[in-house]
Amino acid sequence: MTITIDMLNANQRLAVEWSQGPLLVLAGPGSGKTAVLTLRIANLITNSPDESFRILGLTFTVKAANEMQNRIRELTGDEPRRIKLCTFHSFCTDLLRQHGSQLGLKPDFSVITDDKDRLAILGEMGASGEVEIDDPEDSLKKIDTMFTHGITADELPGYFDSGQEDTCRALQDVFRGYLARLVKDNQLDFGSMLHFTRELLASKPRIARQVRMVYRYVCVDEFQDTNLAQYKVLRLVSPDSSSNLFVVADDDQIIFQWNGADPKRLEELKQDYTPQIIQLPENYRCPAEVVKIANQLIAHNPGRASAKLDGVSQNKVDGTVKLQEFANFEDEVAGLISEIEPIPRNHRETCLVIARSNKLLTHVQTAMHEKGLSAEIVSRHQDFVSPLVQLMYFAMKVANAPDSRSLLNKLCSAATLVNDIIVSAEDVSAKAKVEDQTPLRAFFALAATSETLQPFADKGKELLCDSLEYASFVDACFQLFDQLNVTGGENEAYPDYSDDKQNWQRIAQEIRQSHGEGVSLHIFLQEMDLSPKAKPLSKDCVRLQTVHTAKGVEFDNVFVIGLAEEQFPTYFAIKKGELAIREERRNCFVAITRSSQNLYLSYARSYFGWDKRPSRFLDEMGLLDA
DNA sequence: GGCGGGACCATTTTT
DNA sequence: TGGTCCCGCC
Repeated sequence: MTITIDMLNANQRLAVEWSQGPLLVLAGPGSGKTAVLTLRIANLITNSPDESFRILGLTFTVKAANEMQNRIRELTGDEPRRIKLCTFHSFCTDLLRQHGSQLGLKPDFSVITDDKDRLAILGEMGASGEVEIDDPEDSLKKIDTMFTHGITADELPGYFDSGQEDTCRALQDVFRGYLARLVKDNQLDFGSMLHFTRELLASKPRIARQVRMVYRYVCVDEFQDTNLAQYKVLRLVSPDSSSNLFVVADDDQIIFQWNGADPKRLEELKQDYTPQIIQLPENYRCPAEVVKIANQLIAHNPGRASAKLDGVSQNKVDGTVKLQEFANFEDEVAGLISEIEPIPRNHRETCLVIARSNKLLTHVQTAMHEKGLSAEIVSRHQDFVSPLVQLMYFAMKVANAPDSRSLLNKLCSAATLVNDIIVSAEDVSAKAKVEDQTPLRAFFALAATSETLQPFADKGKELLCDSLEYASFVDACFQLFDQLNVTGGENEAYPDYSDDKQNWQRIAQEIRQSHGEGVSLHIFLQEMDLSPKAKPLSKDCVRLQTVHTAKGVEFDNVFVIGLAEEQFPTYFAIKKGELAIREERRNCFVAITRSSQNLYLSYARSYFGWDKRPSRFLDEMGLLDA
């Protein structure tokens, strides 16, 4: 159903029709914030047919950006030319591909997504002696802290006490050296994208001015998730209280604090922009019973956005809230299963089991499978898992980043999985060196000696090395792979191949839609890398998710398990103290507000042999008597 | 055989 | 914060 402007309540309409200056929309769970955001963007476009400015909509996940993109397409027809809806990171890559040459970047840099590759860089830096690194993992951690807080090497001394000058200088050297390496190798990681974008906009006022002129309206979804680095970039795009900055946030849903999100950010926003504030307290998702306990729970968090109203339920469905206690975790899982079993198979997709940790979910899944129930742990990001698709993908990646040792390793392991003979990265490198050719060419030459891989290797040499026609290479690969996947029997030779192929073709289609048919290889790979590769789940499959991955979703039947002290809130949070407990409380708030009808809560007196008390949150929700 | 003490385990994950 | 087990020592 498409939501139109006449279906909105007064506050929502006020937000949608907001035109000038900064606005903060405080939107609770199920308050229709995405509808408000998309309608406002559509509204701005339709009301300014003669203008040429563009609207920038920033999100944190690719999924959120895609969803909004689709909704806006429904509202405005296919007119996305004046709208740029993307993640913070994608905004940064685009900007850096366009203007990064000013900082010495090439427009065709590739994107590192694997921490192992980043560790390898630090390891090489240490080994070559250019800087002193004795613990690459520790260095990486420190670099990431600097990245998430948007700290530059020059700013670093401000974070060290006097007497620590040497430690500080050492970290400065590592940080500068690491960035220089990325530039030299023509590849960026997520943190450096934000770093360089900030540097670009701060040091090149002409470019900053141009960006501000093009994007006269900026909208940010889930603002509470911004870390300091992202906020610093945002401040350069929308500099002051005269900017048309439209921000949607819920400070009760800050659950990525370990990733740089912070309740302070909302305070900073208020100080820096003095925005008007509109509250959307109406909750159209959860039944009254759920809203009631959610309010009682979150009321225990002090210092929430001032005068934030209590959520008011607008969902007239009769929901149920049920709490169960068990002697131990095994019983708790059995109880959960007996709750789900009576639900007809083709309705099981309405069931979402939420736990604080993956550990509990793994046990639930095993128990459900033993009982013949279909259940899947849903994680947001997945990589291609079938060796065939990996083989094709990594070959393309090596074509794009010929000197990457780790990509070559991955390509060779994929080849080994498909092949009957072992293709080793050492052999490939040695051959490349001796014959003075690229590693990819050497790889294809070696792979061609295998009967299975020979057609693949020939196509690769022709379409990735002799010429660069990666689209034809993909077509040729799928033709070959389809044959390799047939065993003669019922089963596929490569069980995950079909899912991977489906994901690939769907994403490739999306990329062509937003970037055009002739999209270059590095952009294609970047988008392919960052797109979520969700496994399609059947109607009889119960979804199992951690609180963090469940953020933003909505299910009729929600089961929150493991509501015991030291599980939820976690042992770590209890040890860390009050601030961490507040984040756990928000976690719990997010978990229970996923329910649009029934909410089932449970805890056990004992987990893995350890006695536990019921979670304090149950008490705070008013569900425990005395 | 009885004891004291230490080890065990311990979260979330996008881009 | 927990219960339990195992080791070493007396």
